[in-house]
This record gives sequence, C-alpha cells and structure tokens, in this order.
Amino acid sequence: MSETLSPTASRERRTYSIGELARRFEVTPRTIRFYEQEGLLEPERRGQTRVYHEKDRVRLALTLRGKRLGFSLAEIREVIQLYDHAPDGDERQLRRMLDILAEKRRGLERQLEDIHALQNELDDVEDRCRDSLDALLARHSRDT
Amino acid sequence: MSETLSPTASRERRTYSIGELARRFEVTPRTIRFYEQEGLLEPERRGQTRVYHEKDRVRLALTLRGKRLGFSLAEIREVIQLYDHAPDGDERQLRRMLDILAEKRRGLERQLEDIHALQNELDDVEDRCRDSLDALLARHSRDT
DNA sequence: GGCGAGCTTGACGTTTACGTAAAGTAGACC
DNA sequence: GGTCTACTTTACGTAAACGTCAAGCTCGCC
Repeated sequence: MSETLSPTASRERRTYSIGELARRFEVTPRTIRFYEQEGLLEPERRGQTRVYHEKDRVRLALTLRGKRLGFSLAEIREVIQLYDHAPDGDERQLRRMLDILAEKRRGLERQLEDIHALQNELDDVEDRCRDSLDALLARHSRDT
Repeated sequence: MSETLSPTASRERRTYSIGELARRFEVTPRTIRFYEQEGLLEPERRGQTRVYHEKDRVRLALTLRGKRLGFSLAEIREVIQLYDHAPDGDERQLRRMLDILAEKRRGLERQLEDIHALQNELDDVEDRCRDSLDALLARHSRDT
C-alpha cells in the first residue's frame, strides 16, 4: 500500500491550498468546505485560510471513492472514524469495531454481487444488440 | 439466467398489487408510484388500480439494484431503455448503443476497483484493531 | 348499510449534497 | 496605492428521492 490514513504515516510535509485540492480531484472548493463542515476533513488554519496536509488529501480521496459507491457522507464519516480510532478503546469497543467492520464487508460483498448481476445484464443487451446489427449488415451486403 | 427484462419472455401470468410488490422488496407503495412517475415502471390499469406484471417486478429489482450501487433514477432509466430498445433501431443507433454499453461497463469496472480499494482499507483497520485487542488480552491474562 | 383494508390522487414537507451570489480580507505585483 | 487573484464567511437556492398527511373510491363481509 502506498498510502494510509494513519496519522503516524503522514511524514511528507507537502501541503495544499483549497484550490489545489479542488483541481486535483475535480471538485469545487465549496464541496471541500462542505466536507469539512460535515466532519470529513480537518485542515489546519494559518491565519484564516485553510492548509491541507497529506492526511486531508487521503481522506478526500476516500470520501470521493465512497461517493462513487453510493455511500452517504454520514457513512463515509463512519469509515473515517474507524480509521482514526482503530488502535484505541477498551475490549468492548474493539469488539464492536470488528463487528462494524464485518458489516461493512457484507455491504461490499453485496455490491460486488450487484455489479456482477448488472454486468450480466449488460452482456445480455449487448448480445441482442450485436445480433440485430449483424442481421442488418448481412442484409445490406446481400442487397449490393 | 432465470429472468430477463425482454418483453417476449414475460410468459408468466402472475400479477401483483402495489402492496404485494412493496412488501416483497421492502419499499413503500409511495416509492413504487414515484418510480412509475419517473418512467421506470409501467403497470397495467384495471379500473383505477395498478396491476403489476413480471416485467414490472423485474424492472423494480433492477432499479433497486441500481440504487444500491449509487445510480440515480435517471441513469437506471437509461439502462432500462437500453433493454427495451436493444433489438431495434438503424445501424447508427445500434452502434451508439454499443458505445453507451461500453461506457457503462467502464463505470462498473471503476466501481470494482473502488470496492477492492475499500476492502483493502478495511483490512488495514481490522489488522490494527486485532493487534490492539491481542495486546489488551495478553496484558490481561498476564496480570491474572 | 356500515365498516375496515387497500387502493387512488393531490399537495406539501424533508433530507442530502451541494450551487451560487454577495461582501469582505490578504498577499503579490506594477 | 491600486488592482488582481485566491481565499474567507454568510446565506439563500436547488435537484433528487422520497415521506407524510388529507380526502375520496371500492370491494368484501357481517
């Protein structure tokens, strides 16, 4: 793995402005501020302007990935909190976390099934489509 | 495949009321009416009440699957229209349809990547979680 | 004929995830 | 010192996907 959300691993000193991040991920600054408001990002403040670090960039990437999979921002926040609090807590909390993880996994498994089902259906459409096209072209070449 | 959206394959004469469908798929009747309003379902009318056939049931299943994958109702309607119009149209239309199919496929491929990436991240969290738990239990058993 | 269960059509309300416009600030450059 | 660019906050607007009443029809049953 090339990157992680673990705070101990953010050893690069690169920072980003809100505009840089926005261009990089093809979202608007407004979106990034909104994600902060929703507790998904926690940029540093230098004066009154926001300064984003690697940790924020990785979180944003995770957020957008979650969005592409249809997760709500609330669900994504949950996952991020799993990340941030993975190593701590008492036994009960850790076991609860493992339960939540297992549940998330089941959700992903179902999404995999759904994708395969949809792929099969697209195959079906494509087959019929190609059949029609072949018939059309055969008729055309015969008529010349 | 056990079922398809192809109209020629709906040879079963089973019908459903809106309430039956709603219970089956764990949605509200309101949701089903809304999907009709959005052009995703086209139930028969018997008097003033709606009568749903196999075709509608399959469409509803497809719709909910799409939703679980984060598709908008507009996108799902596109897919359904692909189904309904797959075998017809002139050459240009058929080629266009194949292009659209290829694009949908690319979207699904990306979702697969996203899912695998998220699974890896959950693995990561789980590892750290288990490490903490093991350390906790080891300390506990040593202290007894 | 009254009554409940299930259906119908409106119509307005709500949540999520931002868009957009207004007005102000702060640093870089000429 | 003025202007440009990029940032800031505040606030109202909006599209999607339904939820939530309200009011009325209609069928079966006692």
